Amino acid sequence: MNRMWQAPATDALGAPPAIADITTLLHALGDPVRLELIRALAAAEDPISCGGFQVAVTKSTLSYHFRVLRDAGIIDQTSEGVRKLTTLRRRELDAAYPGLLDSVLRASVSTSRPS
Amino acid sequence: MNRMWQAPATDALGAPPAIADITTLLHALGDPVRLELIRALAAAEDPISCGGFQVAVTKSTLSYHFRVLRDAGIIDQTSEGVRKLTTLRRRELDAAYPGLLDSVLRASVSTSRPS
DNA sequence: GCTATTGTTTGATGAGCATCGTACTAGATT
DNA sequence: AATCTAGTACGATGCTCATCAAACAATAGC
Repeated sequence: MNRMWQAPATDALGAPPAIADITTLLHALGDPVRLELIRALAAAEDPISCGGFQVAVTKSTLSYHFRVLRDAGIIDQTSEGVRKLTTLRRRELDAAYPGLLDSVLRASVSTSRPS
Repeated sequence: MNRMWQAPATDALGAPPAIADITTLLHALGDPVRLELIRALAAAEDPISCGGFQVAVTKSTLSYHFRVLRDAGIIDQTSEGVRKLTTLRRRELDAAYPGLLDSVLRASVSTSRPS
């Protein structure tokens, strides 16, 4: 797909993570597992630890998806002891792409496929 | 990625093409070439024929991208003589996912990567 | 009937992606 | 120190994707 340029959103020491370009962002959003994660994050107002997600993939795959979301600038993760708390970067996302997250979340309310 | 279910948006005889689920839609939007096509379509108020796009891919690749967009329900194509006119399905898209297309188009205004 | 012109289809190909299991690392607990 | 817990890193694997060139189909003009 020629993923082209990508911002190193997660820097060494929690430096200012940038929101990725729109193509990278849409690609990150265009996966059912990741959309599910984002939906869960949006629903919960408190940060969630990786184990707190009910997703049908192994933890290594989950870790992979978190990295994709982190690199796209969609989520933020902070170590809190042994676990890692994940938050949706709503404010930054809304600032970079106004209305995008909202419309995606609104759409995702009924993602289940028709029989 | 487990593309799961997908609506046969383009039916045999121009039957009611459905807008795909949000995951398929975001995946279709998450490609630089396709985003460029959509931007061009949104900018022009008249339908565009395939040859009218300035994109750095061969016509077979272009045809492929159009098929992806068609299957996602994003565009509509009608044969007009030897050429095929393409239109953005703004109305249907807005109805299915309010605000999504607008926010994506607004974001795409400055897609060029920083040096 | 030939011949542009316009777009689709069909392999083929290389790159990227989602997935897994296993091994690893770093905090906590005992 | 030994161990449990939570998550990451590393191959490996099979699949999907974006791309192209070449062949095909349909329409228009000569």
